[in-house]
Amino acid sequence: MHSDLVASRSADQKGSRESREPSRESRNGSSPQLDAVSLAIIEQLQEDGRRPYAAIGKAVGLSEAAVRQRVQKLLDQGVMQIVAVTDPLTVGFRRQAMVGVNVEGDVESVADALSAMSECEYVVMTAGSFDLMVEIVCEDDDHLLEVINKRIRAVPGVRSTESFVYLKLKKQTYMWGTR
Amino acid sequence: MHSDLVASRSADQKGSRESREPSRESRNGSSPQLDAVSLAIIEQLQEDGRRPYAAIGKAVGLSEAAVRQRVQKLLDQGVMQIVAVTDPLTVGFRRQAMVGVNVEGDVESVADALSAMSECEYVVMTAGSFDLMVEIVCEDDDHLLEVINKRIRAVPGVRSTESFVYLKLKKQTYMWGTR
DNA sequence: TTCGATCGTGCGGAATTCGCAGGAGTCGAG
DNA sequence: CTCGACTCCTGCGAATTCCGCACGATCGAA
Repeated sequence: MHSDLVASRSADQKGSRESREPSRESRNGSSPQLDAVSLAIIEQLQEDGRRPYAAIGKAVGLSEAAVRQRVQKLLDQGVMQIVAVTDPLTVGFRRQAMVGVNVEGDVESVADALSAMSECEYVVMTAGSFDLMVEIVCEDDDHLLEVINKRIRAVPGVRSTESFVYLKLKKQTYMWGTR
Repeated sequence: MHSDLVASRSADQKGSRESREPSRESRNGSSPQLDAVSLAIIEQLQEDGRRPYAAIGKAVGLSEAAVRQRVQKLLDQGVMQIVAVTDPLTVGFRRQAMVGVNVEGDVESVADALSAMSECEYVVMTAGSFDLMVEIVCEDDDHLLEVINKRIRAVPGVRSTESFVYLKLKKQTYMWGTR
């Protein structure tokens, strides 16, 4: 699938660049919007964030310098970031939970308050029976209890919460943009 | 804070290594269990996954080669991985949702089935009013609708679902293990 | 056409990564 | 205590990679 894109792309190199199929990448005005090559680069870096630029270049049909410039731009634009991710359990965080929150008043300000808490790994505003969903990472039960009952519920505007303690993490990928 | 750790650690270097406080990091069958230095290394790589080993070594008080060996081991052990993570919106996924699932029968087999779907980014078994929580990443509303109503509900054992469509992502970090 | 902006290439020099040998400390068995 | 196996760190060339820069090509707008 992607090999097609890459192949056609490298064949284009001397011809008219991006001559055809702007179909995917043009009809969207909002975000920077990436082309097939950048997508392929991201894909490479999702397999190994430290892969050398030259190797990526070989895979996507670009020179080392071109890959480097593209990666730098993607980083600067905030489209992607290259980071180490860990398994919370092996790093000493043994309790995780998803918390649904109902808010009265300004939802966004509550979201900001929760975002400021280091235990809140993930904060998202939602439509549905919760206004906010928050993922919490804690060291143990006491810690979790304190965060939910003392800290979150103390935030002005929080009407109620419902907790879902994690029993087992079955899947967790970082493969956005590679399908 | 960390300078303390690093300082005491490097002072140890010639003395009895790990002489005290083997409480956390010594014998442990289940998880590899990391010491303070590995934690510091991870912290460095969470800021920038491509940071040179020499720079990390300077920050944590180890030689370049030692950092390299530790990083390689952490990677091999699966304690961490260095990857590119992207903002779903800029990569063309404009609809996300958290879905709570209630199951009759074996929860784990349902979790496995959901994990097999590429649209399910995150699958976790929980305690509470949902048996499973699933994060879904889709291209548009049609795609989301299809995944929830056609695919997820079609899995044997799924009794009911409740969806929370994402309105706005407020926070998303990858800073596990750095607090 | 011409200017300006964007994007890719090639090329040295600096920096980094890599593999390996050697030294020091720990632990358990004899 | 002494030996041997292990683990972990260090130092050092050599290969590789990263980086900045100048130049050429394409494209849109004036």
